[in-house]
Amino acid sequence: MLNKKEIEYVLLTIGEMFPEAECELTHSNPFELTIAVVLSAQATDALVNKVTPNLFTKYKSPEDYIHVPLEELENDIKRIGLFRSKAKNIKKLCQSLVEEYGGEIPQDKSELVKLAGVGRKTANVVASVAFGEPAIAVDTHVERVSKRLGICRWKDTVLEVEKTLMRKIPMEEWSITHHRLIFFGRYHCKAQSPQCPQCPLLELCREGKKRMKRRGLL
DNA sequence: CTCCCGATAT
DNA sequence: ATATCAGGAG
Repeated sequence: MLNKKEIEYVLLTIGEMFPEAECELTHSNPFELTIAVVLSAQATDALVNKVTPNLFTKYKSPEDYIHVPLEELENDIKRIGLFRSKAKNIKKLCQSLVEEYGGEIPQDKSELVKLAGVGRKTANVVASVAFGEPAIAVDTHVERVSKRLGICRWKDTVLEVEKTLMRKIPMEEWSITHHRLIFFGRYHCKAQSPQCPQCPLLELCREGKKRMKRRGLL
């Protein structure tokens, strides 16, 4: 496990690598962002961004999703994976928005997670990106990077990872750091081919060194 | 825990 | 061919 100074060094370094890290899901309001994040489960942002322009042109409001047959919505998002459950969730989500939230996305995380298809991670993204609340959404990248670097333990659940990050990172930096961790994971510390040989954090990364030795590079 | 699932990288 | 992708519901 990294100590306090090492964690500070990690935050500084990824800050230099990805100073402008931000949400890469294209959206122009909280409602579109919520739909995009629901769609992004087990799919790349790039793919979601290919589908949403047409989707957001056709569906402007929760009512638009409610008034279309399920099969038609499924077809509109088919290119993204898990399309049947996502289509069903989006229709339920929009139903709740109209019936219980006046057609608007709620700002409170405890309300967000009540929406169909919205779990803790999605709620954190919406609260943080759409409403500027401090939050750390632990997705596949944040989890992998945190475990590889030794910010948390390998056996930690995603909830434990989130708590650890909130404890070790100043609250004012939660949102930007969260996005930098994602960029670091997405473009550098990648799942399949991590760029260990050219990583500025290799010296303090146990997993990185282990990988390098395994390949005879260290 | 399993299931959902097409697109893309390796 | 297989692993992975801004996970969540049952």
